[in-house]
Amino acid sequence: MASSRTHSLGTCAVSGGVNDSSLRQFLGYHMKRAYNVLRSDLTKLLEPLGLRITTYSALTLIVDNPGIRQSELADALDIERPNMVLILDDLEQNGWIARERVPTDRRAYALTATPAGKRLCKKAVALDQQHEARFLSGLKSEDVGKLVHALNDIENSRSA
Amino acid sequence: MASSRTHSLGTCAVSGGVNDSSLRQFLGYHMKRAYNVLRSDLTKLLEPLGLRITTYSALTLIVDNPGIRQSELADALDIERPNMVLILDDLEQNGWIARERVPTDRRAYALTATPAGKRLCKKAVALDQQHEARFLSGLKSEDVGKLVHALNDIENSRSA
DNA sequence: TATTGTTATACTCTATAACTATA
DNA sequence: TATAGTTATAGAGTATAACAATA
Repeated sequence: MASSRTHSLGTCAVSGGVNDSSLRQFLGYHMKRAYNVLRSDLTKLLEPLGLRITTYSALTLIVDNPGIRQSELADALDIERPNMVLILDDLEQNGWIARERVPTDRRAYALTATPAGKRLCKKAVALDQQHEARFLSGLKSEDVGKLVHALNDIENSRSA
Repeated sequence: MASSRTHSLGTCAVSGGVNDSSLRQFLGYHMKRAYNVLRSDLTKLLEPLGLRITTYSALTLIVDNPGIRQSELADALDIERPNMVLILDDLEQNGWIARERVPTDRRAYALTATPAGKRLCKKAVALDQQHEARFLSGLKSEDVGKLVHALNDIENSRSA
């Protein structure tokens, strides 16, 4: 909330004087606002490391899945293949990952993190965990679990 | 999840074979994915009405707060003023809202919804509520409340 | 001086069509 | 013919600086 005139209205804090009685029912509204807060904060956190949220997510998954292919990575991160290319170009040009031809399928690239990429990933993950702990400090640990579970439910409703 | 090879891994469903053990701890990762699902779905839902998510949110808030000023609206929706201008241009050019000079402060505009704008808003809200109910059908109503509460906590951690 | 709305601009993320080289 | 990666491009959201009119 950009305004300093913020107060609590039921479970929802709104800017002073604004009647958001209808918006309060909408999950999408709360999701967007909460994600915006996390996003802008994480963006600033990663910036000094030379990472964006997209390159950070990709790097983390490559570190944990050495040899993963671009299309698998795009699938796992829910990013279109054409957009994946530029993200990986960024990581490769910084020397954090390598693209290697798969001998058994010369169309594909196997992705691996370089030692520098692994070090950077470790550093970024540590920062991210501190960052998230701050946002979740107001919640009981039981409720954090429920939150993640609920988010997964929503995510997996797509195909339904 | 774009892949059809989706299975459950603990509380988290991932694409076949991908090890996301580190990502699973990150709230931001789940928030992004869940919000992306809601966003892309809601975008398609509103498109036939001539609304985008941003114009829809603004219209809803104007209907509920007749006479609200642009800067107040931008504040409430957490949108920068320059971006608010184009959103309101869209709504105004479609005849759904009106900008009227405030007599007591001739710098400001008071925003009101036209009858057509009110009718459209009602229609869009009904669609949105159906849409969200689908995503939340897997959750106990008690957990929906906790989800919204947790999202608000996160949103309001920004200034902390 | 400060604020409201505005213009211009730029960057990121997202999405689609079409190409190439391999299978 | 289908798939992996790529190129080009376009749309939408977001962010900052600077301006005119008004307070």
